[in-house]
Amino acid sequence: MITLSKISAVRNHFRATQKASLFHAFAAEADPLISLLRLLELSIETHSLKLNLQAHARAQRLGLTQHSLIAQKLIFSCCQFKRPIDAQLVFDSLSVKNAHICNTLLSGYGKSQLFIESWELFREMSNGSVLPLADDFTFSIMFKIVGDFGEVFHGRMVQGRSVKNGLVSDTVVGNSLMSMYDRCGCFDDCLKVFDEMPLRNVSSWNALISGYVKVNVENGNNSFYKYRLWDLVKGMQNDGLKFDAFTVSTLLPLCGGDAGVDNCIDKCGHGRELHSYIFKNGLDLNSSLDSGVHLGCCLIDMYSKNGKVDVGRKIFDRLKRKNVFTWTAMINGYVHCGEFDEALFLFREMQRRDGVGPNKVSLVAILPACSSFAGLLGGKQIHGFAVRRELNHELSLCNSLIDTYSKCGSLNYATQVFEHECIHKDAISWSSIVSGYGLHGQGQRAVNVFDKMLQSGIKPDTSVIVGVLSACCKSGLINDGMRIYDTIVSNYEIKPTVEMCSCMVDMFGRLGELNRAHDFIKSMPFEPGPSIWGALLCASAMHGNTEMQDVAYKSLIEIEPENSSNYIALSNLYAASKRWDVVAQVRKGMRERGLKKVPGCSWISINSATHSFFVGDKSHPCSDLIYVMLDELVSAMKLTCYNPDFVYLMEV
DNA sequence: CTAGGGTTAG
Repeated sequence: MITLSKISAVRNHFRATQKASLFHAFAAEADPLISLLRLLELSIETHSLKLNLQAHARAQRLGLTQHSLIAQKLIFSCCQFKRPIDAQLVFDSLSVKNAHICNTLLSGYGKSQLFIESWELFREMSNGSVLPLADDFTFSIMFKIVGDFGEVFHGRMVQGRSVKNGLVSDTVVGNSLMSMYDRCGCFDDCLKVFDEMPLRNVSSWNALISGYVKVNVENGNNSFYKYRLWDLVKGMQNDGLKFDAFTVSTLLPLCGGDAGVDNCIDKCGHGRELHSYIFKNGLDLNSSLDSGVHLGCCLIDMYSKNGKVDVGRKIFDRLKRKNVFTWTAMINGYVHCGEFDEALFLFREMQRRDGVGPNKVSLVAILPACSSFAGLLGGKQIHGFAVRRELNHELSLCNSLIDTYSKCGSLNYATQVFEHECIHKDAISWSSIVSGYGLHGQGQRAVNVFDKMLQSGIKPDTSVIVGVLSACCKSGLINDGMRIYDTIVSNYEIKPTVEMCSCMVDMFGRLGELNRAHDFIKSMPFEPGPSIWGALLCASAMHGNTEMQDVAYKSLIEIEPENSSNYIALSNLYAASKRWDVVAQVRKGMRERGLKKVPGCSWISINSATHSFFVGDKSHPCSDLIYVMLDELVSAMKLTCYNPDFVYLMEV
C-alpha cells in the first residue's frame, strides 16, 4: 500500500530534480491505471526495488496485472532488478501475450544470460502457434543474445528464420546481425550482410568499422588492413553519413599509443583531427547519454597514450559527468606516463570527492603506481580492498598483484596470490610468477613452475618463454635454458624471437662461453639486432675478451647509430679496461650526433615517504649526510678486502 | 522493448 509517508520518503530519496516531474505526475494522477504506470516508471528510473515491489502489489490488488502495458512494464522492471524468474511468473499468468511483451521478456532473459530460456521462447515465437510471431524487434534481440553467447551456429539458425519472415532487409535487424557476426569472430559474414543491405545508416558503418578493427587486431594486422580501414571511413563519408560518437570512439584507440606501429593509423595527428571533429560537429562530451562519457574516456586515453597526459587532464577536468570509467581512464593515463603520485592522488579523489568506488579495472590500473614509489604497503592496501570487495579472485587483478608483489620484493605474497587466490590461471598468471622468480634470482623455481605449466597442458607464449629463459640466464642455469629453448622450438613449433635469442646469448656470454654465444648468433633464424650484439658486447667486456668486444661493438654501432645507450655502455666498458682514448672517442661521437643519455633513478620508501635519487644527485635535503655515509660504506667495503666489481655496477 | 562502445594485467 502506498501511503503519503512512503511517497514523501520516495521524494526525499530523489537527488535529481528531473525525477520530480515524474513524481508529481504520479502523485497528482487520479486514474489508478495511469497512476500505477507512473509509479512503475518511477521505480525503474530511481532503481528502487522497494518501490517496484509496491507497484507490483498494487497491480495485483487493482487486478491490473492482465493489462498489457502494465504487464509489459512489470516484466521489464523485474528484469532490470535481475529477477527474471518473477518476470517469467508475470508472463506465464497472462492470458493474452502480445509481441511487445514477449520481446521484453526475451530481452530480459538475454540480460540475465539465460540462453536456454531465451532460445526456448524464441522457438515458440517462431512457429507462431501459441505465441505471436517473431517480429523485427525479436530478431534484433536474438542476434544480440547469440552475440553474447558466441555460438555463430545459433546465429545462422536465427538468420535463416529472419530470411523466411522477410525481415533481414530491415536496417536495425541487419545491424544487429552484423554485430552478431563480429562478436562471433566471423567478419566475412558481417561484410556480406553489409554488402547486401538495401539501406544503411551510421550504425551499419560503425558495426562494419568496429568489426574490421577487431579483425585487424586479432590478425596481428598489417599495413594492408590499415589502408582498407581508411577506405571504409572514406566510404562512409561518401555515403553522405557523418561520424557519430560511436564512430569516433571506435577510431580514437587506433591513433598512436599502445596500438603498435602497424595497428595505429598514425601518431597523434589523426587523434587531434578526431578531437576537433568532435567539437566542430557538436558531439557532446557532457551529453546525458553514455556515449558522451565514453567519448571523453577515449580522448583521455588517446592523449595519455601519446604522452600528452596534460591535454587528457584538461578534457577530464571539463567533463561535467564523471563515472568510474572516466576516473579510471585518467588514472591510467597518469600511470602510463609514469606520473604515479598524481595517479594515486586521483585514486583517492575519485572516492573522496565524487564518491565513485573503484572497480576491478581501477585497481588493476593503479597497481603499477604502487609497485614503484609507494612500495609494498600500497600494493597490500589495494589487495585488502579487493578482498573486502570480493574481487580478489579476478584474473586480471591476481595477475597484476603477482607482478606488483614481486616487483616490490615480496615473492612470498606473489606466490600466495598465484597459488591460493588465482583460481583460473592464464598465460599471464604463469608468466608473471615465472618472471617474479627470475627477478629474485630463483632460477630453479622459475624453471620448475614453467615445467609445471607445460605439464598442465598450457601452451607457452612468447612472454613466459622469455621470462623463464631470462631466469635461467640470471641464475646461470645453462642446461635448463638450452633444454627449454630446444623444447619450445621442436615440440611447440614456436619461432624464436629476438628476446629469446638475446637471453640465450646473454646466458652463454655470462658464463664466459663467448664462442658458443657467437655460434648461436650465427645459427639464429634471423638477422641479429642491437639487443643480440649488446648482449655479446656486455659479456665479452665482462670476461675481458677485447677481440669479441670489438666484433660486437662494430656490429652494434653499424645497425644502431642513434641509440645513446650503446655509446654509454661502450664508453663505460672501455673505461673499465682503462682504454681512455676510446672513451673520449665514443663520447665525442655521441655529442656529434646530439645524443644524451636519460639518467636512471633509484628510490627508497621510509615511513611512507619516498625518496628518489639520480646519478650524482645533490637535491635531497640530507644529501651531505648521505654522501658521507656512502664514503664510509665504500671505505668499510675496501677494509674487508671486498673488491667491488665495477663492471657490474656501471650504468648502462 | 531493438543494434554499436568505454578504463586493466606479463
